[in-house]
Amino acid sequence: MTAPQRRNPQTRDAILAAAFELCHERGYAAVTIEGVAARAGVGKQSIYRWWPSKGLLVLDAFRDHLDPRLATPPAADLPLAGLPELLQRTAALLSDPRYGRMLADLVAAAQHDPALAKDFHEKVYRPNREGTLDRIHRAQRAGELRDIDPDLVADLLFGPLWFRLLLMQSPPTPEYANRVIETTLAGLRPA
Amino acid sequence: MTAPQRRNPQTRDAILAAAFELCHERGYAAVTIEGVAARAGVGKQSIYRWWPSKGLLVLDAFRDHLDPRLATPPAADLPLAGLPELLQRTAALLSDPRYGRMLADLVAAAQHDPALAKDFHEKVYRPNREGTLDRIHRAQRAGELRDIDPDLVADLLFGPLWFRLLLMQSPPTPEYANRVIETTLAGLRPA
Amino acid sequence: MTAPQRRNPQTRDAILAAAFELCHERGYAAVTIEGVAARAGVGKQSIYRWWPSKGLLVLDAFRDHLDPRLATPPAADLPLAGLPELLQRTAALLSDPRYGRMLADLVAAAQHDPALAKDFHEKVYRPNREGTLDRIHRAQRAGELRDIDPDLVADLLFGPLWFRLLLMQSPPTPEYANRVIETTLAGLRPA
Amino acid sequence: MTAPQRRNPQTRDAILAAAFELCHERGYAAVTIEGVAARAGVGKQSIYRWWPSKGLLVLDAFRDHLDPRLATPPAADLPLAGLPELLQRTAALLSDPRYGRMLADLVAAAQHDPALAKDFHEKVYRPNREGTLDRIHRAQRAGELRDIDPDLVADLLFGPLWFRLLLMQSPPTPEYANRVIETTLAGLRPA
DNA sequence: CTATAATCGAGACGGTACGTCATGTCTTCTT
DNA sequence: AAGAAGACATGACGTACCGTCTCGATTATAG
Repeated sequence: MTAPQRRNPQTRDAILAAAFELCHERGYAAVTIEGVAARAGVGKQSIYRWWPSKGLLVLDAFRDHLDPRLATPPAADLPLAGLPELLQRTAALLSDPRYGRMLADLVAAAQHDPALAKDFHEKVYRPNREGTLDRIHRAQRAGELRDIDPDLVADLLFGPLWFRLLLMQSPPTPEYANRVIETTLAGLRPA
Repeated sequence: MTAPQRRNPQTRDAILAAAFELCHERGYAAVTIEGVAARAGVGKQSIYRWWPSKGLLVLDAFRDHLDPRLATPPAADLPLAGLPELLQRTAALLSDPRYGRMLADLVAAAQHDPALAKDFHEKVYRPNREGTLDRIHRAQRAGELRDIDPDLVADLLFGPLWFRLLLMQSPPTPEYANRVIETTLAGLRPA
Repeated sequence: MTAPQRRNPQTRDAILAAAFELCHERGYAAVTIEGVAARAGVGKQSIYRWWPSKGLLVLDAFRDHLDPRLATPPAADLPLAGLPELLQRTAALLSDPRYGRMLADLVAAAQHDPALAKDFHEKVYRPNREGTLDRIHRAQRAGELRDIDPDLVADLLFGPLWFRLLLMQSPPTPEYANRVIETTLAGLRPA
Repeated sequence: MTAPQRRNPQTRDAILAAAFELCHERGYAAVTIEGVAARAGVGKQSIYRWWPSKGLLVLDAFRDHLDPRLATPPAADLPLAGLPELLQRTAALLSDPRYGRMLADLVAAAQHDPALAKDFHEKVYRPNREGTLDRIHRAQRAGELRDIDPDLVADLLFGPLWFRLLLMQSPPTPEYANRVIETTLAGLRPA
């Protein structure tokens, strides 16, 4: 038993870059394994060897280009454990022309691709969700939030942002994120 | 000189039924014009003659089977102009195994199909949205809601429901809808 | 039940012509369904719709271009029922640069393609064989040949021609065919 | 300056055995360098290092398993210098289920592989041919055969055998070989 | 008794072609 | 006309092998 040739990182990078660029220039629907292979100067097999589907490839390409932005900023000792900042950053990402459409398309593709859905959850959704829940906990312990199921709180805050991205023509701005959090904090009932 | 034959309603119905059933049994991604034609016992041309794309066909099939459920119930003189009931009905629809997935798939497909997006907006989204805004107005005039941009209010209420349908594994239940409206009304700030 | 669109003869001809030309210019091994489709300006499916394999396609292309030459000339009342002429024509065909190689390649491909073997037999081999056996019969009845199993006689006459085509570098010339028939008639035993 | 490691005979044998067996079980067309490597438990490179093509590999595998049978038996002082025996042995080989098909496939492959054709000629065809010509010479000198071009004589005797192997469904039996030689000796002309 | 260099297994890689599927357009014939 | 049937050019799918390449591990002399 001897060691085989290892995965070539240049190939990997060329593929991810090509996927990302194509997704950008022509949109997710126009991304094609053949197109990615051609643009990356790579055989199709080299894609299928490492990624089982277009969806997971684009997801990886997305994450490869985004890592720093996805990192949740420190909870610090900001008011509300930094929840307002987090919400604004999310809105900025969703409305960023480079990433918003791609995220929307990935979420869309995940609707009929369980493997993609699973990966999206584990690699993108869950990490962010956990950071969010942690912040909510801190804010609750600090007495800044009512003692409600943090999962519900997270939904109330982030649901409207995704709603605008996916169902309306206009993705959410940071300003919109502010109005969401302020209104949610205060409630809808008249004083 | 004879009159041209008009559109055959049986053909139309067979196509819509086939599309709906296929979408159900195998999922939106597996719906195919050829498959619909075969199942409906119809020539492909008879589909292309009347629908420009798979997305719009499925949307029509969906609406054909759903019309009564989509009709917004009367605002009546329920508390909050019936907003809680509306939210529950929506949650019930989104979590209905027959319609939830299909709606999610349609919204997903609309992400990269402008024509479908347009139609979905005009035929599904806007009518419901207008009913919602109307209710919010009434509730505000009745002094049951603060005087905030009704669009924002609508987002805050419905965003979480779609968020659960599209981004989480579990679609929203009517019970969940209740918690959303109650919490939103009261706000997150501790008493 | 209505009538579908019929097979388009122009498509058929373009495919056969492309196959024949490619087989010529680059040899049978280099003939490719994709190549034929490209050269014929045709979709691959249009080839697969009508031919199950490359071998049968090339065989058809061959026959399409050859029909007149394959037609056995009349037995007439030539000596030996025209067997010498038939043998010469065969040799001429096998050594014709346009058809010899192609025939050799088809026979070769038939070695591991039962469907091709079957078709080759029915469409090429058998018709010629039957003509040959008929001539042998006539010659026997005319007292010009001994009364031996005509199948064996046919093998003795044609075997050497194919032997030269398939196993030696040099295909048989009509002159060679003459020597074969003369020697076979006279036998190898010294006088 | 040190001596390189020599070729490993176990590897060589494993490859030839795998090639031979695969060619048997699935037929020449299904033999694949990758398949041979897998079956032999060998890297592909170890095949490409020593054989330039599938054809030459299979030819080697064939010869490796056959050598004794291919050796022409001694001309002895049998009648006709043992030509009848040689013809029967050849027929037996061509109709042997283990070797006939393989030989046919090799001859077939040689039609569009000059390197294979060359090797087949030098290693298989020519040695046998020379033995045959030698026998014919002896028989002629012994006055048992007419004084005709020995090459033609060889063609007349062996052509029919290969004809049956390559163009008809049934390979030649030793009994058939007998009829060939007897009839050829006597000639086709009536007495 | 090392040092070195070819052999070997494994398998990644850029390619080419495979045979299949669905697209949207077209043509044909039937009602 | 509208409709069922399906041929057609197109283009992507995912797979199979090709022949080349790189990667350690493994010998087997030549120094």
